[in-house]
Amino acid sequence: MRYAPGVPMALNPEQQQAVEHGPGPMLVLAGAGSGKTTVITQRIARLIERGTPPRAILAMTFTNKAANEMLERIVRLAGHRAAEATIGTFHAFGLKFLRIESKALGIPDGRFAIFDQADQAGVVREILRTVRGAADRRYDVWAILARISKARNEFVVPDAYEPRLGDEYGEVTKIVYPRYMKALRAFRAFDFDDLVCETVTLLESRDDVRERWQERYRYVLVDEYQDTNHAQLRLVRLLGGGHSNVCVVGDDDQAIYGWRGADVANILEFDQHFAGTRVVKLERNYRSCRAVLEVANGVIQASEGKRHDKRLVATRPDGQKVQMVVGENGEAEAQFIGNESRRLLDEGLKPRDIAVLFRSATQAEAIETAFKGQQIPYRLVGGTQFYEKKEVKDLIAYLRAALNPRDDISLRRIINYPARGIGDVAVERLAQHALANSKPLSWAVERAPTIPGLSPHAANGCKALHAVIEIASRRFAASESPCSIAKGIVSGVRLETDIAAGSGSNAVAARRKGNLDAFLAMLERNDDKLRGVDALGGFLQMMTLQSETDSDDPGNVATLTTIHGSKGLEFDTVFVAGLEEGLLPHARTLDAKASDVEPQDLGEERRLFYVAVTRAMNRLYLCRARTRQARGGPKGAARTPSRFLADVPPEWIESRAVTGFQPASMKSMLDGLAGVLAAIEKA
DNA sequence: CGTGGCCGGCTTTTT
DNA sequence: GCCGGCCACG
Repeated sequence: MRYAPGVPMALNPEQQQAVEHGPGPMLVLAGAGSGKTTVITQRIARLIERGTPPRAILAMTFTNKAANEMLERIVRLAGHRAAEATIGTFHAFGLKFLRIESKALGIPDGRFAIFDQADQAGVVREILRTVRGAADRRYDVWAILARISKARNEFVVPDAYEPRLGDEYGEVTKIVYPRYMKALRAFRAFDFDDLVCETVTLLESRDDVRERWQERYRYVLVDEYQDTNHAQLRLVRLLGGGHSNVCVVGDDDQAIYGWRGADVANILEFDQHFAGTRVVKLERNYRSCRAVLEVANGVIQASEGKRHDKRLVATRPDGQKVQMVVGENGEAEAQFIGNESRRLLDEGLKPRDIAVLFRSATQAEAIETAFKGQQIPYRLVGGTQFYEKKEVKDLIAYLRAALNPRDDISLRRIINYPARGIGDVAVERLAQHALANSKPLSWAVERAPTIPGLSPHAANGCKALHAVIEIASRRFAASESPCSIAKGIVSGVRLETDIAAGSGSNAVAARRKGNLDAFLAMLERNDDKLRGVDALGGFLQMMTLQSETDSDDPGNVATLTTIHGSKGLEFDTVFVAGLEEGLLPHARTLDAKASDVEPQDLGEERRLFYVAVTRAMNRLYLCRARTRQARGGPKGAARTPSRFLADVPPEWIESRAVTGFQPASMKSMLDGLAGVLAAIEKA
């Protein structure tokens, strides 16, 4: 017996308590599938019904998808004016806040860029080039960025940063961190961490600002609270500090973002941060049949770390036993998932009821092949985001450069793309010249002909680049159609010609051009809304925080996603792929590299498995391969089953082995037959 | 000095 | 199978 999302159902007593709770702090410990979203949305609706103005409500989530869904459901429950509530991710809230308060930050017009990871990496790379002795050592910029991010979220300022003893990357970080912060400010850019940390800093340092925002938001709600980090905790405390009407919802068993600085202690010790907290536990599971639930309970009860004591209670029938499937190799595993899905679809299951979950995005490819083979429509969540695709980022870099003359990183990205004769030496010279005059790179590009030592060839290139950007910039200022301006850039620099030439195959070129067109189409759809520098700038800021899959309705298709990406979702049928040591738990967790920030947490891997299992409503398949070709390794390397499978209660399990069968290839057919024979012999 | 071709290492997870 | 870095050529 399941409730349809958004349709009021009879609440159980605990849910009722959480929904009806009045002022004062509350912690809702909501087990997987216990109706958490229902509670949070109904609670907001109830607050509005009782007279709280929607604009006095702030609800923060971790993903845009969760935010969108929450908004949709609240509007359905409480009517259209509910849309005035502030509902979004922590980062989206930070962006909104910083735009409004930008005057206090010294950016009166609110024009700043948001740097994603690729941009951040660019900044660090650039800094490393100038650090003596670092240029030749090929440092992993991600490792440095991870350390900077960790320090910042704990509010360790550059001067106070002290690396752990023997942490070589920490030593480099000590040098890079202060320069990184200076560079961001010089570029008028904020990174993801800034959106939260700068918000906190401003709220802490300015009493008037803090009071204003505290006054505005009389109720603060946080979803997935177990995944908050220190900075986010500070933000919640600041905003809720005045009235303590803070309601957080979460499940410590589903804490899977420790690697990003999330601290489970936040949810374990919530009542220490907010005195007089009421705790409500939701342990009745409405999602999964009992077989799935028993497996989930077995897995999570075996965990060793500290956790809130709770156990999911089944409300649904036993259902079908959980299928434990061993493929002869990775292809066989993927083919099984494809074949079984096809069988279920033929029995009447809808594609959207199926999800395949894996630890790492690299596992998706094999599954994609199998689904294509079975003609099953699917969407791949995660992996490279739309706006991160090179061709899209290139065009965005042109737009950003035209909007923000101080955005050196965007300018560097396109300064010689497509090639226009400005090589590394010329770029260095331009950068030196700009630095010597304390001006941004664009200033040097503009006056290239006057810069000594710059070849006429390079100066010519600068002239061409400057012309394109200047035209775009003027047209933006004149509020012309952003889509036509973007198209002007594309043709002005012959981007499509370069895409055609630079892609290995026609298929790749077509795909890239398709992405570019999709971006232009997106601009066109919003053309009138995006006219003018501020509107387009705001759009680009938001877009950096969005992923492709947040907005589009996927339609009736199966879902392939990482386990991280599956959090908060549910599916009738779930395949978990790659349940092997090295994949889940991931090898990186088993033996850490020198570049890792801190020792990895096996408990988090277990919780990942738990999250994966609890996505399933009716059918769950736990899949692995007996052998698998590791990256560049030997073909038939034997694999060890994931240690977590040992905690799965056997009475709820049914096992089977499968071999690959590819009619297309004689060899694999023979291999498959051999496997079948071997299996028969064994039995 | 710039470009294009070739080689090697690789993102675990995401706002 | 892809991006960033290195080398030889124009």
